Amino acid sequence: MMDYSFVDKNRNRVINSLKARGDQFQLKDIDHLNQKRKDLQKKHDDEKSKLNDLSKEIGLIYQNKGDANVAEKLKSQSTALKAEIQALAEAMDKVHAELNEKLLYMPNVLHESVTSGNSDADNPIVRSWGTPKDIQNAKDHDDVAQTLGILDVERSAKVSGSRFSYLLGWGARLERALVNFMLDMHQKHGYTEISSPFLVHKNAMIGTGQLPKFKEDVFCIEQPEFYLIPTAEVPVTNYYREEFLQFSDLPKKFVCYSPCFRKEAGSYGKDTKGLIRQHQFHKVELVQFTTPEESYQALEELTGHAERILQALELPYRIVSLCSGDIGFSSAKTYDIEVWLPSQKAYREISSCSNFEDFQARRAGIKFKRDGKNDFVHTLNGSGLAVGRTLVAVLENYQKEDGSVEIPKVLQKYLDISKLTPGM
RNA sequence: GGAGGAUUGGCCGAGUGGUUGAUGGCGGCGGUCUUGAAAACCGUUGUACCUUAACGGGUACCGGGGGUUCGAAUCCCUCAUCCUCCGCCA
Repeated sequence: MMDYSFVDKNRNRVINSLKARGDQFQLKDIDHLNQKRKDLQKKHDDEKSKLNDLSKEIGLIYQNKGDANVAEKLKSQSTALKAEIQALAEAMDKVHAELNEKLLYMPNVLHESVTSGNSDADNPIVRSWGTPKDIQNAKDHDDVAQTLGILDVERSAKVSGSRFSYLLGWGARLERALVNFMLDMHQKHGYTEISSPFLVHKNAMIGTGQLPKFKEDVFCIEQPEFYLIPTAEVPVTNYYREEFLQFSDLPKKFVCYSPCFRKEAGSYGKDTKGLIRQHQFHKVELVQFTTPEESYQALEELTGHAERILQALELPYRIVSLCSGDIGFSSAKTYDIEVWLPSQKAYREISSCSNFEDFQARRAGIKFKRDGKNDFVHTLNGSGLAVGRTLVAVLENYQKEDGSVEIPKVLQKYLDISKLTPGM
């Protein structure tokens, strides 16, 4: 969590950032709790020190075969003191827990380059790549896939309900080809491939910031309690939780392919057709652990690594920088990559690349040593890319009038075909 | 799921109630010696919080939580993880 000392030291930045986000977090609540905690701890520590001295004294009397009566007297003093200490400890723990619980709801401090705005409409466009093709009567990916017979959302509705899907035959193979292509490419970018757990403990979800604030968005199973990962960011970032890394080991870069599970609560009626918004989708995720000095350069690089996938697939896209009103709770700065979808004549999010600075590292306890000093690492992640949405973009951008779909060149060696045609 | 064994500082490994944050070794850092390096020798070497202008002082931490006791790494309970054997399973 944002620890109190950080808030105290960066008070002006924190206040400005909360204001820009439009966040209702109240600093005076934590100020009050922290003062209370300090006072209680001081008292507790002083009393405990007295008790420790008494115990030592008693020990010495026994060792030196001293006066047992004196020892007994000291013992009863200790017993009285102990009750006091117990009460202080309980009060202190309670206040501390309250403070920490509150701090978990405090969003990250925004980077100075984040522009102010209220919604995604205010996100500045950073750059664009490629020229959208003018496709006459472009069909949406759902139609394209149905025509090819590679997507079945009727049977998934029967089995799992809405927002699930089956991919069949070449559809399933195309998805797998995309995954392999992405993993291979990021391997070349210097990321270590990692295969992670898909069920995690609550603490891991707190570490990366999904909990406690966004409980409604994630799937939870009880007995035993587990959370289904909404992104591989969770198991991969938490890989180093409560650890010290060596300065010489940084940066650490991981790429992880995983399913992602999201409730998509509050998005009823949005993107109901096809593969755009699913309860379960697949994603290749990039995660980096860096020093504080390097994290913004790393964000540019990581975003570039995600872009290279779209460039290789020859899919037009643009980059937007999320404004203060649109950026996520845990992030200090985020670039969204949006791919062109001919059927919608619009750019749609396909990747989100963020620098969390030390926000997640503080929550998860990930530090590094440099010259004998300890500091929190910076964590970053970005989709490289969302596989389902990439499939959507390929189907839509490579569709032909006869209902066939060309296979992007870089995927052909993974599939041994150059074209998908209806009925094949 | 059942039965045993284990969990100590960066690593290895002592330590079964009393000034123990914890013997020793390795590693790391600093120094002596050396033209330099190695070896040898000497010293040093955890984290978090409170307090102090600072030097420093205090509290907590020996897998997690709870208990017994004036006092717990050490005794008791409980949970977790790992290892071995059995069962089951991909």
